[in-house]
Parts: sequence; C-alpha cells; structure tokens
Amino acid sequence: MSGRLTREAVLDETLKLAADHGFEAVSLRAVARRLQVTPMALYRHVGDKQGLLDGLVERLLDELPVPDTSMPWTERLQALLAAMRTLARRHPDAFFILLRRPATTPAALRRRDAVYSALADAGVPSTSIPRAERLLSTFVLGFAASEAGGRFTATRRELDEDLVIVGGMLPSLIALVAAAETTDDGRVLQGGS
Amino acid sequence: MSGRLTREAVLDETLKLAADHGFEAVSLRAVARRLQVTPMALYRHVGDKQGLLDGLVERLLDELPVPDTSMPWTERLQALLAAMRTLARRHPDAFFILLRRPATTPAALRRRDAVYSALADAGVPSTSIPRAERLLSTFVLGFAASEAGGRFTATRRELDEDLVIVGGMLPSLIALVAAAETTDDGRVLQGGS
DNA sequence: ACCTGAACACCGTTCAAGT
DNA sequence: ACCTGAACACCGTTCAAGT
Repeated sequence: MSGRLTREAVLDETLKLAADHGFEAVSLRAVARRLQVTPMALYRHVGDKQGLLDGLVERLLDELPVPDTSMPWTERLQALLAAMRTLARRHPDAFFILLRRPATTPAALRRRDAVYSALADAGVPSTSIPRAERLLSTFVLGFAASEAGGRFTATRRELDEDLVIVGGMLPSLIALVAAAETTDDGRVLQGGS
Repeated sequence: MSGRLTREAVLDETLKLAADHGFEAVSLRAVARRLQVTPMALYRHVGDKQGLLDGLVERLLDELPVPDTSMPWTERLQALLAAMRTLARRHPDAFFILLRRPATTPAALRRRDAVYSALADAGVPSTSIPRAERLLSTFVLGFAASEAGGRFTATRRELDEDLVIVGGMLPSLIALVAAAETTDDGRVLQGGS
C-alpha cells in the first residue's frame, strides 16, 4: 500500500486484478496503474511479463491443498485432481501457463512430490514413478485446460463422471504403466506412419 | 496476389507468416501488411482475431493424414497420435488453440470421426465411444501441448517411449473405460475433498 | 459489397535520467 | 537501489467515409 514496492505487493495486486477482471486483463501496465506506479517500476520485482505470470501461477498453486500423507494413496491422488479442477474453474487460463512451464517453482515441486509419494505408496517401482507422474499430470492438465478453455461439449455431469471413472481406473492404470516399464527391454519403436 | 481479397488468400498468407516467424507473430496487422492491405480489410473475410486463428488451425488440421479405415484400429489410433505430434513440433501453439475450441470445424470433425470408427472397430459399445474419445483426445492434446510448450523436462527419447507405452496400453485402456461404463449404475460420486 | 483513413484505447520494453 | 518520463514499435477494433 505505502512505502516501498515489493514483489509480494506486486503479486498481491496481480491476484486481485485477476480475480476482478480475469486472467486476460493482467498486464504490467494495469498492475502498475492499480499500484499507482509506473510500469517500469515492476521490472525490478517480477522481471518481465512472463515473470509476472509465473509469479501469479505460483501463488495460485500455493492455494491448492496438498493432501495429508496419512490418507490412502488413491484418495490423495483424487484430492489433488479435485483441487486442480477447482482451480481450473476459478482461473481457467492458469492451466495454459502450467502447460508451458516445467514444474520448477517450490509450490509446483511440492505438488509433484505429493504425487510421487502417492505413487510410491501404490507400489510403483521407483524407476517408473517419473513416467507415471508425467502421464498422469498430462491427463490432468489436459482435462483441466480442456474444460476451462471450453473444448468439451459434454455436460458438467458427464465430465464429473469422466473423472469418477478415471479415478476408479487409477489402480489398473498404474499397474499397466509399471508392467509396461518392466517388460520394456530398451528397444524403442518409432511410430512410423 | 492480385485482384480481390478472399478468405483463402488471407489464410494462405497467415500460414506463410506462421511458418516464417512463428505463431506468436500472427496478427491482423502483420497479415494485412504482407497482403498490402489495411488491417480492417481482413474483418470481412475472417471475422476478428479469433476467427483468423481458428481458420489457421483448421488449415493445419487439414494437413494431418487421416488413416485409411482398412488398417487395424490400433495402427489407426497410433497413426493419428503420431500425426498430432508431428504437428505439435511444427506448430507448437496450435494446440493451445485446440484446447480452447470444441471440434466443430470440418477438419476437426473428420479427425474425431476417424477416432470414433477406430473405437467402434475396437469393440467399444456405442454408448461409451464419446467418453473414450474424450479421454483419449484429452491425453493426446495434453501431451502434445506439454511437449510443444516446454513443460516436460524428460528427454526426447523418454517421451518417445511414453507414447510407445501408451500405444501398447490402448487395448487395456479402452477395455477399462468400456467396463467402467457398464458397471456404472448412474450414481455419481462427488470428489468431496 | 468491399476497402480505406483516421482514431481510440491499449500493449511490452528500452534507455536515459532523477533521487 | 529504486523509481520516473519519454519514447519506440507495436496491438485489436470501431466508425465514418470512399468507390
């Protein structure tokens, strides 16, 4: 509010702007206007436009509950999935940024580690865990982005059911990935067609 | 080139611009400049900015080979997957648009129908086909967008292997979706956590 | 019907300058 | 170290006018 500008203050105001007028209204100039500061003042604190968006997404991920490790692994994964979907509804465009950036920020890593530990508890061999997480997060991000972006023509009820079905399939899916991995002898087929 | 402006000429030039300077260089003004025309002249032919992008994506989808129905269904699905991935490499940003728009254009519908018929040949009951296609395309678009957008930290080789594994899992996956559907008695669980 | 000209209300970013 | 002012090179879109 008063005194010196900080990275925190910039991201707080960015979050408010996104909540008020949506993600697409986020611009360096608009944030600067709300802070009563010149656009160039922001560069020192968040870098450039991409830095501002990264900071915003990091804040949103921080709001996601990370399920307690005392819960069964299936419930933990389903809780993470539900949390992502809630986020997708409130901030649809956040997922398009997540699809463009590797999980390197603290909040993203915490979330990924939660998936890793759930997969370990599910009995996935450690060598298969990164692959299983990659395939899982690809589906989850793709689903959230599709729903938020308006790609699906199905009803909300059908989409809810999609996730219930996928949730129920999780143990089988994970077993399939683990099995494929151990079967694989190192030769990689090229999808030549 | 000469004579009157047409929708085709506008999209041709847009495609060239995207090929030369990338998707993010596509703007109404830039396309108009190349056509030696005022920006406003484009509105009559492609609508607004979103219309221009939709037209561009439609053109790109049209380039994708649609596998012959004489091939086994597994190969057809894998061919579609490989084609999408090739597109992802040449035009990474196209997928972020596909994630935002329902498949309503002719080229998109042709591609979706190819998946439908492959799933039918796979023995998926007709009531389950839309769901199976939805889940499959969610994964495929999510994977292509993740790879193109730079989300993955895995090597190209590991990602190739991911798709080989998923390709090999297809029959089991499809069986799982079909089974879940018939088991379901209509009650939808809410992921309440 | 189809295209132009001028204008409006924005963008991100650089660079030199102030304190 | 931190912020400002002015400028550069862009955007999408509307509206009235020309042919």
